[in-house]
Amino acid sequence: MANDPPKWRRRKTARPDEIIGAALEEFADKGFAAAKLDDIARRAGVSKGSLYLYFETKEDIFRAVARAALARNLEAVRADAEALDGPLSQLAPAILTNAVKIIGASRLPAVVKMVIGESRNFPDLAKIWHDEIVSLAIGFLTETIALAQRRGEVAPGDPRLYAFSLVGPIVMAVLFREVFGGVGAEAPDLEALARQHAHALLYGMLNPAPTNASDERPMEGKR
Amino acid sequence: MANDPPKWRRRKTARPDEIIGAALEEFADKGFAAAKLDDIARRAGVSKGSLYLYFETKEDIFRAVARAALARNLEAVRADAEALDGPLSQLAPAILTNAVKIIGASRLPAVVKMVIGESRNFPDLAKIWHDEIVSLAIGFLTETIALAQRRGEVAPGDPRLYAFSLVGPIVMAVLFREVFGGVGAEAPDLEALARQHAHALLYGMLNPAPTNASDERPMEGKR
Amino acid sequence: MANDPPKWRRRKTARPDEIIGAALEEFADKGFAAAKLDDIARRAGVSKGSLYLYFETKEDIFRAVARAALARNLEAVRADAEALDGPLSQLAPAILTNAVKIIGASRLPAVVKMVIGESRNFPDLAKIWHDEIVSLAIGFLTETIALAQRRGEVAPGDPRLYAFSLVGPIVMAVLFREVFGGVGAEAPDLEALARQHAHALLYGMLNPAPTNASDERPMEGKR
Amino acid sequence: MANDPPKWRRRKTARPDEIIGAALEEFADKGFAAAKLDDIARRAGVSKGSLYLYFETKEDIFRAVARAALARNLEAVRADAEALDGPLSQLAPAILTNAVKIIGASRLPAVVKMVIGESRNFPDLAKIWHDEIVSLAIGFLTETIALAQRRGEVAPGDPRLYAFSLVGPIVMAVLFREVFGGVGAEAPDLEALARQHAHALLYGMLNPAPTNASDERPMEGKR
DNA sequence: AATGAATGAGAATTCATTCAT
DNA sequence: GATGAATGAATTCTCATTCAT
Repeated sequence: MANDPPKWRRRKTARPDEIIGAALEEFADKGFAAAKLDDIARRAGVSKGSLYLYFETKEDIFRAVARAALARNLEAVRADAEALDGPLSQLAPAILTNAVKIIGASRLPAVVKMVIGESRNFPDLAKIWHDEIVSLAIGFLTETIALAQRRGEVAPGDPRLYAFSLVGPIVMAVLFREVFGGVGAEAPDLEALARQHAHALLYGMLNPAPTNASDERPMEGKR
Repeated sequence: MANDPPKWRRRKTARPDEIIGAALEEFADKGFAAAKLDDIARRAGVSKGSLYLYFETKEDIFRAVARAALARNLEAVRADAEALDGPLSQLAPAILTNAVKIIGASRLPAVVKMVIGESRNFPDLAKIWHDEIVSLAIGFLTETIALAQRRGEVAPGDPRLYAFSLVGPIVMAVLFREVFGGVGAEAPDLEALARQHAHALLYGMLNPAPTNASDERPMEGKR
Repeated sequence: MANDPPKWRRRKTARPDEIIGAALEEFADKGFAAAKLDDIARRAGVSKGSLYLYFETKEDIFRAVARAALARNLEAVRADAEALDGPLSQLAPAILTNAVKIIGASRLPAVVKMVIGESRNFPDLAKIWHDEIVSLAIGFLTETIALAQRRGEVAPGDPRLYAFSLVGPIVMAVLFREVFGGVGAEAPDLEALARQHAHALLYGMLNPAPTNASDERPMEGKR
Repeated sequence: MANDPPKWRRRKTARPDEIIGAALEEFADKGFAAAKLDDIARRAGVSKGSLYLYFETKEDIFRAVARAALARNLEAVRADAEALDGPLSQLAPAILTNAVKIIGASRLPAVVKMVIGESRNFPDLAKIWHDEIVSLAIGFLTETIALAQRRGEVAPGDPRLYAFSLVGPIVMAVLFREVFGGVGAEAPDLEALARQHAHALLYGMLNPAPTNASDERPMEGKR
């Protein structure tokens, strides 16, 4: 892809992507309404009028940005996820760690922030994001957990809620960084969180207390 | 004449709250930029000009809304939280369940969505929210967990990350409902999630299967 | 007038004048459009609504201010002017010096500035000012000069233009002070100007030059 | 296609001047505050939005108008003035006559009126006008007169006050025409005034009547 | 008479979108 | 395709005026 005939007309093909990239930054920074087409054009290195050669409206650009972020990351995540196999005790940490690595390096959090903020104004986008990302991801996790339950690995409980249990802290931390990163807040280290949370959720954050045998996990006695 | 019960008298005192209420709805619905002062005024039952008797600018109204949501819920949550005592195994479910009850019934999620979306445009608000809510809440949990650790209840690990582990799924679910509620997504039941998540995180979601001992608790020894 | 029954109901009568005084300051400072009724009311120590007990509109207040300045100063100037008598060589310095004393101590220059600035928007005011002040004053001077001409005191020439010659520098200096007083300009001393100008205009600012007999005042040769 | 004489092509260069011209008329007519951007745009033959392609704010347009009037006339007046030479008896009439010709044909009086009316609201403009026009012009005259004094042509006295004596009547007459021209006042003929005033100020408006010697030149001896 | 909360018409300013070149 | 000057609808904010008390 980066190898094709390198000179001959690359510009024209690249333009929309450059615009989307520039728009992502502006939208992420200012939000949909406050981002100015002028700035997007300037950042993309094209004229304001040229935007309209590739997109119909400002909303259109926004949609393209949201979809692009989706497309770029979907592959990676799904590939990773489906390649994995084995007991949940190994899958869960692996999934979280991988996800955190991919997400942490991408602009996905910024786009998530955008989608959250504008969900009411772009119901179609919200729907796409739900149907093609969130629902899929949660569905995949739910399935995986349900499977592990059937294998007897996982304690009884709603597997979909378990899925929220698993990824919620990551989602929260990612948003925390995105929202409060600019005001001097100390964002948690994503990878450390992924590791510790996976372990805690799998095995419990409590120490096995021998004397608490009555109402809590009976026995364990290692410590 | 000055004594009769005045039919509907000017309500200099009540007005600001009515305006804030109306503004909350509009902002939550449309976002800051897309909300029109005209609509806020109409919804509040006052004229556009009257808005400016109580607030300097549109931004001011936004700030007031964010602060009001904060003020209203802060009491309740803090009171509940600090009233509780006991082992973390009892505290954690109680805290989550209470929080979910209060938050689920309030407009806080809508305000959170707003703050997320506009954090870059209102750094002062982001800072206030961080300093006066998020940081406080996480700090309180972190302290509580660290205390439990010192009592030997909780396994080793960063107590702040544990705090994220504890509330992350709730935050995510609340946002999920707020963002995708309008597009036909089935939002998880908050109370069920609170219950199941608290239990899973405390005791682990894995079954303590003797046969799985080999591969499932590999790091246990290190800690 | 200031001696009448001093306590009993003075407020009500004084109000309009207090308002006019306050309005004068505001109008002089900001101009008609930029002056706010709120500020006028505050400065006058009454409520905004009360302004409408005494005046119909903002324009009305403006008119009242312009007329009041007129009324207050007209007496003084006319009295002085008509009391004087004698040759123009004595009249002219006396008139200028008196005028300068009265005007310099009054707010008249500020009102003149107002009237100049708003003449197009208040043609009726411009007309009143012209008919009742400017035209009268110039007419009086013109008459006085014409009389002196008929007595042989004054060289041939249009007496109305002589009137402009006489008062123009004073008018200019008064405006200079009003307009540039705020930007660190050194305004000329009005009384000194009145004295020197009267003398120069009456007797000429040139030294009589003996050698220049052809076109200039013959004789003087001091230097 | 790109070669044909373009019918009316965009005139990025000409536009600002067209706008300034239109704005001058509106501002001169209505004053700063009462002039509407809508009207300026309409008069300039552009849309309201286009104004903002060339100027930041309404104030900016005002400043540009004031500066333009200044720039246009400054050359002419200064060129004339500095080209002249000779005894003050010849200079003074020449300067006044020239100035009156240039000013009478220009829109300068209208701009002067504006600057007078808005001096408090635009201190920067007032300062510029003072520093770059009024102060310069008066300074030039003062210098010229002082020079003539040193040559023995002019009687003792403050040369700066003499400068006011010289131009004051012109300034007053110009303003008179500007302010009262619309209300049927008969404005003095500027050129006639320039001629007569120059002569009167130079040689005195009094007849050198031998019989009047006693009371008419009382201070002569002192100087 | 007096107040000041409430009003709403009006103005400046912004910015997505168009279109002649 | 590309440009950027031009547009004008839309929005915030101001302030003279009204009116219930």
